[in-house]
Amino acid sequence: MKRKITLKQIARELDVSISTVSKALRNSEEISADTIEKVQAFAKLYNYKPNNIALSLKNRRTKKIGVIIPEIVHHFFSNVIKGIEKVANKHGYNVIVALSNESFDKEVLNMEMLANGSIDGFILSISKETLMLKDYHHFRETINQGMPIVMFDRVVNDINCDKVIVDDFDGAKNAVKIMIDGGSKHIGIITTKDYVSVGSLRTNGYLSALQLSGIEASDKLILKVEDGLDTEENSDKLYKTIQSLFDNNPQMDGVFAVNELFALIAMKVAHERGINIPEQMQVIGFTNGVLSKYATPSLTTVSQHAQQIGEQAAYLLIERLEKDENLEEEGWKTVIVKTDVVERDSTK
Amino acid sequence: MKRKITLKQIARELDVSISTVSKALRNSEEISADTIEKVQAFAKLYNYKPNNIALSLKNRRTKKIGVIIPEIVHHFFSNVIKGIEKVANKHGYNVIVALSNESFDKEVLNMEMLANGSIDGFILSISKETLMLKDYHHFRETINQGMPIVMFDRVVNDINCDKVIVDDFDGAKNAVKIMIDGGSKHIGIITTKDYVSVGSLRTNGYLSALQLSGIEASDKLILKVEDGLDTEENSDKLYKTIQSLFDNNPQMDGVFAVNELFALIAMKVAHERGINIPEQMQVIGFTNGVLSKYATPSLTTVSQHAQQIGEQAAYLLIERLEKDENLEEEGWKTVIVKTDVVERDSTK
DNA sequence: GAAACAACCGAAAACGTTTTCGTGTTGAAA
DNA sequence: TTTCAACACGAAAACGTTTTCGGTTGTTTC
Repeated sequence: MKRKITLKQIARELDVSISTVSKALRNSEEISADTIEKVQAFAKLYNYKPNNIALSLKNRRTKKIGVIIPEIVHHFFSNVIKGIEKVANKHGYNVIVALSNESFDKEVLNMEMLANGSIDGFILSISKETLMLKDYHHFRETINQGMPIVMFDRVVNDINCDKVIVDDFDGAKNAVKIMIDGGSKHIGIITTKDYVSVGSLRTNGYLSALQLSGIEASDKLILKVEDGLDTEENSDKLYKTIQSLFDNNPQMDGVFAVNELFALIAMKVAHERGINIPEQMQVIGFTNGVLSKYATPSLTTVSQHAQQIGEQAAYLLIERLEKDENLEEEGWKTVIVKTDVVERDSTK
Repeated sequence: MKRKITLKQIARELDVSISTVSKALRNSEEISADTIEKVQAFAKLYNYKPNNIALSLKNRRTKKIGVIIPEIVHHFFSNVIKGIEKVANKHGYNVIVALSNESFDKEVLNMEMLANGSIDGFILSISKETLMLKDYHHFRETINQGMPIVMFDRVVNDINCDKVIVDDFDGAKNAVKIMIDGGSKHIGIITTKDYVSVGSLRTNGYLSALQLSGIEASDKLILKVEDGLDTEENSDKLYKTIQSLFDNNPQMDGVFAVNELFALIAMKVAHERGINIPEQMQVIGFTNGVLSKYATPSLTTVSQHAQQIGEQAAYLLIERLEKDENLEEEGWKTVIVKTDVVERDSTK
């Protein structure tokens, strides 16, 4: 197997020193036009590219941003990454993605793999398992060693770092209000267990909207889906769980789901039972993705402006990376990105 | 900002040499039990972790696999990555993902960023734009410099590397045959432009199935969707294009779509027009993901066993990476992963 | 009492860069 | 002929590791 060509090899071939080659390639004033031309021609011929590893070691910076997300398939995350890349590339940074698959161990492992030199800073959304275990030592250690972290979407308060979140509470509240305005009296919610920060925030928004309209909340109408049920393997269980929500609440005339998948399944169950959407039941989901748009009927959703979230996160991180190290540290910022409700055919 | 602790700092603090620290941490026989204990305690206290960049530079290998995919949101790619990670982790490799967003430039850029030292080898699926431009110089260069590539799904024949593909032709043929058996006479296909290898293979499978059943193909029933229409921004155009397929073929009683999104939209259009699925029109998609499962009605699909594809690709790559460099090169392998049709409610 | 031998540790090279500083060779000015 | 810039280039250090090869002790052996 051939190896990549190095400065040393070029130097030997052309009978000059390594320093000369390096300088010639960077068009240094110190080097004669002749030599520059000779070196550059040779380098081009052999397609020389500087070894990034060596550069990183020397510069003690990689110009790379590590992104860790729990799941790759959600449209939300995909758009966040798009936003991150946009800003990162503009500032000369590259983006590397790693997956936690909602697993604590993989989150720790992937962070360790990237933290030891591969990147300059993290942008991440915490895995469900980590949130459940409440074990945040890996975040603390990373930050302690001087590597900045920006958290988005799923965050925890007791870690000191920059954060980008959406107004989950208000978003949910507004969505539920729309259903109430549309005439729904018995609105169910399909959410996650409370340790998922955004899940509980959205649940609270839902409760607040009910209270504001003088509707009494009922535990029967609140479904907190267990973890792990939203994977492909367990999709049947998830299905059955949602079916039982319908079974327990025959009078239900509205469903607020904290993600697209839950909303879609709810619509499917409704369809099976001959419940007409939106006439007999309104449905709203969180996270505006392709699924919502192309569902039948198309789904009204709370749009999170995922790309904006990514952009904000990247800004925060790069700002911190480029800041003069000697400068006094500023406080940690939390940016809130507003949500919008996108009304489609699943609401009146 | 604090920096990570290094061997040198430990050595200075404990008043021993760098070599001693290094050896002590690896439990070398050469070092006394006392010193080992002292060094390891100190290292643990300060949470020493070796700098991967330095290690990579020294070992000239990173134990990392770079994966480049065109789009992050497809369930297919997500599962391929899962398969890659499974095998990679088993062999002590980590996985880094980068996105081309179907763009030639980003593909080249991301490959260059990773190729110069960050990883040991690539697993990738070619972007549509690259396929259209037929410019493969970046693959050739990468391979020439001794970095192996494994391509999956979207591959090109004239690049010498290992490949993992599915039996697109047969998969499509079987799917269409099922519709024919179900009584469909006028089957439309929603596919991509021909330069997307898998698109044209599936189109040919479709044509072959028709021919086998003595059904004459009609250009009017073949919709080759333009590039870029499957992004979020252009989704309206895509919608209209598919509507026009229905307009042009009022007698159409079956649709074969080369991906989930196309199939979903087709079902939505059918629903709008009061066409009953599967009674009046059968629909089959390619790529078995959550979308298909939770669509209304649930979608019959050709399942690609994405995870298996990922596993195979990782095996091929690691095999080549770990091979003795002096050994004579073996030929390039192409692994074909069989598809299955998963029958659901959109077919009879 | 010298030779042999463990036991323990350090110096230095190497991986591929960039950059600072130094050095030798010009040609021209004095 | 001497002096001195200007010019063109090279040596070496540094980034953080691992590993090879010696080197210095102290102890055993005859």
